[in-house]
Amino acid sequence: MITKKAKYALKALLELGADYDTKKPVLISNLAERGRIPKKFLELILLELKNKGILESRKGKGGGYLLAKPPAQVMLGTILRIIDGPLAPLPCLSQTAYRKCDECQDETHCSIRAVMKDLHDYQVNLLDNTSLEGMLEKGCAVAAVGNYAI
Amino acid sequence: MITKKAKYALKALLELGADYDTKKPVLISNLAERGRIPKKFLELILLELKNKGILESRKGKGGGYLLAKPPAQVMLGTILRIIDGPLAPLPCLSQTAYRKCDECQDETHCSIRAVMKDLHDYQVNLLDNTSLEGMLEKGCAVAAVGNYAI
DNA sequence: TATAAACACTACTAATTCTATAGACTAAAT
DNA sequence: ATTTAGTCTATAGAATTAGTAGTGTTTATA
Repeated sequence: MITKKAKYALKALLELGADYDTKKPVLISNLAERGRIPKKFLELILLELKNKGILESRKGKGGGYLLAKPPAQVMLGTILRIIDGPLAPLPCLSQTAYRKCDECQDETHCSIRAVMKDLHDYQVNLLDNTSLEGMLEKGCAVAAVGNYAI
Repeated sequence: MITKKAKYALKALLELGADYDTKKPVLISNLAERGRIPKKFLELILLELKNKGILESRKGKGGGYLLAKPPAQVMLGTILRIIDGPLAPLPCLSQTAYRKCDECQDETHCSIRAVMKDLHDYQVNLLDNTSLEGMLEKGCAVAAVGNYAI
């Protein structure tokens, strides 16, 4: 399961992706309301995404958040790694955060690892090739549903 | 990431799978030692697997645990669901434990759900079609590695 | 240049899950 | 009887999750 935090992040990013062309910052309160996300919690999430270079922000009146890059260049995998940590089902499979499994002796012959590697490869390939734009194209902007009615 | 508990369960089951033909029960202590698993923790895990019908046990001298079914009929997906819960990355994708996402209005148009469904389908298909036997065939018995040398 | 609007940052907390450990109990074999 | 081995319940520390609170800092603009 992905965390609620990650889902909140994605919802907010999809909203920002949909608004990208306007080049205008969107208020946290706005994103929180549209996505039904606790505002204070969302603040933390957006701040983290900003510090990781995904978002830009402007303070003061007329401020808010915007995507730092076009939605086609923001990958789902990147976001999930930032918010939920490594994608790998086993530490010994992670490329971004490799760690030997505590009790494992021989990685190359581990049959658990073999199956999980199959899974992981598919997963990484999918998530690192799916952009916010791609998501916005199929299915409408998730977050928008329910606010702008049927 | 799968939990340590799940990895412990799989290691023990793979050992039991490898020993299946002997029809002789294997001691918890034995499994614990071979897999470098805390014994008391493993007890709980095996008990749970027994209560779910995956294992059989015998008490008293000459007792221990054995697979309740041939290794070819014990699926990885089944084990992971028992130990770690639903496989689905989103509650609204789980077939065994469906739950509407808290803030979601329209599942059918949710673009997060759409990507995750792709992932989930692949995952379920892989894990529900991989048996202990299948795992034992490729890669040697994981757990055995390191105990029976090279 | 005051002031209001927004984000930035730190700290705290409640609840849950993960990873165990302890100890008493029960059943089977000899 | 006694030993062997699984069964079951309770407890506990650490980590993670999902927030909340409150103060600080920056910017626009009246």
